[in-house]
Amino acid sequence: MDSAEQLSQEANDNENCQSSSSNLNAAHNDILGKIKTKKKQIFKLMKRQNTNKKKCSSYSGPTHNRKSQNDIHQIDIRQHSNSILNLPPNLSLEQKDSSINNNPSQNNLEDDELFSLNGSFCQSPPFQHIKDIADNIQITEKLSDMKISSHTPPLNPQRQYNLNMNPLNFHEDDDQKSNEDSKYIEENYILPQKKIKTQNNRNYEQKRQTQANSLRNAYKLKQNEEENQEDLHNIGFDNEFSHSAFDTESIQNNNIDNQTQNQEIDADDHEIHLSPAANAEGCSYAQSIMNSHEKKQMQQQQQQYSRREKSLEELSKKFLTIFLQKEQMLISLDKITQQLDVERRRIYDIINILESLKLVTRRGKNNYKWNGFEQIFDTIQFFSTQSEKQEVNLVAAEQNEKKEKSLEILSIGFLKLFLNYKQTLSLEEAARKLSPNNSENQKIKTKIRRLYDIANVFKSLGLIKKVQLNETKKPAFQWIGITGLQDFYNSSKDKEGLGSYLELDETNKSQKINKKEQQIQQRTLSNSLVNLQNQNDQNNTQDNTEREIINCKNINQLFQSLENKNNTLQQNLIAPFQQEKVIATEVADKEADSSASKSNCFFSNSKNSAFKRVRKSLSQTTQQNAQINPNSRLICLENLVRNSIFQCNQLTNSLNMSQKLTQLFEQKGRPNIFQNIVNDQNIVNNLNNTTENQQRKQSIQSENKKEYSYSWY
DNA sequence: TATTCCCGCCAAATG
DNA sequence: CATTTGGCGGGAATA
Repeated sequence: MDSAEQLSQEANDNENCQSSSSNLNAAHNDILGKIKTKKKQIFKLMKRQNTNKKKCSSYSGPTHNRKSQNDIHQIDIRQHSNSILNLPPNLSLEQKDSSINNNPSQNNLEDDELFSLNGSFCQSPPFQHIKDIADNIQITEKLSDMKISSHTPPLNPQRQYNLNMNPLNFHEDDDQKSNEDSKYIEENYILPQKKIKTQNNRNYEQKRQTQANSLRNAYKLKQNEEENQEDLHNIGFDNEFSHSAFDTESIQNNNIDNQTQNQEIDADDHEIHLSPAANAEGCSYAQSIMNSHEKKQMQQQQQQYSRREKSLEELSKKFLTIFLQKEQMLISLDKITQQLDVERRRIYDIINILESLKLVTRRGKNNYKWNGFEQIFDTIQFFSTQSEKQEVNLVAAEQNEKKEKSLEILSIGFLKLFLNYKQTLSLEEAARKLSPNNSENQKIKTKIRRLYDIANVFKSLGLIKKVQLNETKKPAFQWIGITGLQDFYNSSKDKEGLGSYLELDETNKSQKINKKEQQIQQRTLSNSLVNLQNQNDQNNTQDNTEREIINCKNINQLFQSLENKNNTLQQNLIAPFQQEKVIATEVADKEADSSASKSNCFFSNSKNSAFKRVRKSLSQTTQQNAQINPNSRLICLENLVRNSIFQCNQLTNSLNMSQKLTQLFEQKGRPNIFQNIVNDQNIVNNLNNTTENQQRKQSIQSENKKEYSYSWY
């Protein structure tokens, strides 16, 4: 097993363990009992059918789809457990449960046997690890799967079956006859199954969708006719029950009474039996109908297929929202696919493009790494440094040797065009620029398609926007760049991630935090304040700096001074907030107040790394600047300044946080240690404003880029 | 109609 | 080999 995979697996396990709690356990036990009852029923049926454990093939749907289905219902389990299990609402069954539970050894026996009876059960006996709800869902899924694959092999018409045989010994029944059976099954069931399998894979997802839709439509019709006459249980339960493989009578009719007929079990069985996903969707839909009429309308709107909803832009936004706040972490494709409930192929599209921005790196099969959002600034700077055409080809050639990832390369090329060629591009123009001159029309067309994909992801990041070229003429895309990134970052910051995701290296993180705390103790608050004041004074000389920028003949000097400025900025500004962080930790310990813990998280995550990155990119820029042309230098500078502003904004945010903390302290009657900082907020505000001015002037410069670029030498 | 771009087949890569 | 990854173009949704 791949080590990374193992890691993620472990993390996953941890997550699961943590999420279990006592009241979940109650629900868990409840479900467990029901499952056991179901299993008992199934067991009986299977005994009757004389199913041979080895001949029974497991379900043949596409594996990744199936996997994702397995986890989908984690959220809904408590609401839908009844319907997923196809249990009637009256729980007379619980009596049986209790009797089963009172005899554990017998239970185990039954479980084992049951698992060995059906291929899909064999894969992983879920009862092995009773951890939490999630496991239950897997079990129920598998029960449902079995319902789907109730494709039990056909009975051999040549043979007389003893329906009253002792079920526990049925597999030892009669060796010769068993062999006959197996041959029969092999020829009439397994081989045809294989043929069907391929096509079945293809159609499975589609069928699942159709099922879900038709089910919902059915509900809708019913609703229209009968207007609130029914309650949730009737809808949810009756419909499913009619399809249920657990309906003992129907099974007996099908498989036992008609046993002499030559039964054909084909792939269309999939259509008859509802997939678990369809069940759940149907159920939730039914529930919403019952709740209110307003919801009904909303649901109808939702049901209308909308291309927008599924667009790459939306998807990419969702994807990014999950990871935006995180520092480095592992991404498991399976998980993310399931979380976003989307086809795998689409995730690849997004990941490939994000890879070109170096936000994501491939670590191995099924395993990617998120590099942190700040990484994108480095990337943009990096590519704005490279000159236009030759290097595009060079990079393309380099990467061609390793792998052909056209989407990634194309994305890089697109990015470079924006950075080095034009701020506004039509896709066709871009496509032609990015292909060899002897361009066939068909190739260009394809390239444009891909550029649309890329543009969508860029759009979701706020890097570009769509504009009309030359007044209602051809559409085109305009570069927004880091400003857009900021907006995107700020707007989706509030949304938080869609949910927890497996974290990378928790232990390392906390160690780092401890080190930082030690460092903090060396700095005193007053020192920091003094430095902050100094910093403010320095910024009064900003006009000078600006003159420097415009008149500067020696670009190296300029970068050097900028870097120095930023170094001091980092040293002086970060200290007070680190101080603040310690306090926040204390509060979190003592009060366990939500805002306090939030701020704690905030500080530990983004602040330090943000500054680290500013530094890093600064030094990079300085190193590279010997080789770059004046035009690029300007862009670098612009990026640099904007980058700083981005960090400044983050600082302002943290100041707001500190204000909140202050209020908290006052409420609790604690001494307010960093009152001074808050009072001095105007210092930082000034700082912010001046930098903003700088930015404004800077962007004016860049608009007139060409004129200025001549004066650089 | 033109633009946009989702969908998913299937081949190549990977382990 | 099974699975994962990614190229690619048809043709449907949208403006």
